[in-house]
Amino acid sequence: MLSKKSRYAFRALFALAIHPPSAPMMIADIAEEASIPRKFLEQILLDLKRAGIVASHRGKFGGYTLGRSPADISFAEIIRTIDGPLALTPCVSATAYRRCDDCVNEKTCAIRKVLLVVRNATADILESHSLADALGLKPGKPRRQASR
Amino acid sequence: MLSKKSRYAFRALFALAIHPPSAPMMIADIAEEASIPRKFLEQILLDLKRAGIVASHRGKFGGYTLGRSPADISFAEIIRTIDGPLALTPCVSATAYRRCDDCVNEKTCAIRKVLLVVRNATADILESHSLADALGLKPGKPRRQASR
DNA sequence: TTAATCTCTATTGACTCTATAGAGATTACG
DNA sequence: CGTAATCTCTATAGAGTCAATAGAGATTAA
Repeated sequence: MLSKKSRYAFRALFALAIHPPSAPMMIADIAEEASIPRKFLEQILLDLKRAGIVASHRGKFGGYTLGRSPADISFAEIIRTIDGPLALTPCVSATAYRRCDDCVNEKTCAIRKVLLVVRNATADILESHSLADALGLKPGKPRRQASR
Repeated sequence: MLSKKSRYAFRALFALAIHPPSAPMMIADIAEEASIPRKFLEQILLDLKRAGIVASHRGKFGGYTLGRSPADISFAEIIRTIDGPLALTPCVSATAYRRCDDCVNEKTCAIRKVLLVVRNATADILESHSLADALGLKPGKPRRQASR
């Protein structure tokens, strides 16, 4: 299951992606627009910031902007940042591999074989969908942060 | 993440599938063979029994057997029985559909569109892999299911 | 200097996960 | 019948996670 926190993150990012990039967007405005408890949203935005998905500016007239073009922010990255690895077990995770504690033989594990296929299919899909795709934005954005 | 309970369920079912079907297998033996805490395994087997995946016989010389041919028990069913729906949100679940509490418009939800693709891919994979596949069993002793 | 804003850490209540406990129901068999 | 062996059911406990809230701290523009 996707956590509520991840769903909030998506909604917050949608709001940011739609917002005119000329000025940053304040936490309070994102919270209201996306119906997210404000203090909870603060934590989410911090997580997204540490991952480079959003950028912030402090002080008066501060706020948040996307850290990159919406076309460069994938569903996979958002979910990984908030909820952790996509894989159903650590032993099939590409980004957070870990041996299962009680695994007898990873090479022959019948569960692992199938879960690896699932992980790859999931990652393929989530990595190939970006914020821009989801919102039907034009792909023609400059590489760097939105000009104008 | 797959719960530990689900992984125990797989291991227990593997043990049952390999066990000679002439006699039922006792909880204690399954627990030892698959390294599962015995009392925890009892609960798991009850869940699997209620789902028809295993069958039990009580009293002296009782025990558990598979409820169907290993070829008729899919990974998807095992995971659904123990951990619940495969989908990442209730709104894309085929077996346990529910509207998201705070969804504004399900038809246009950009998150949902992608998660639906993920769910379908996941379900396809998990439904197409059976216990028999996983263990490399011959489709030898079909109870009812014809071979291909 | 001040007001506005993001940043950080702690805390809380509800819930879930893993595991254990023990009494109850059923069965085979002498 | 009586008994031992087995599955069945429900309760409980401890650790951890999730969602949300709180408040003090740091930074910035004017």
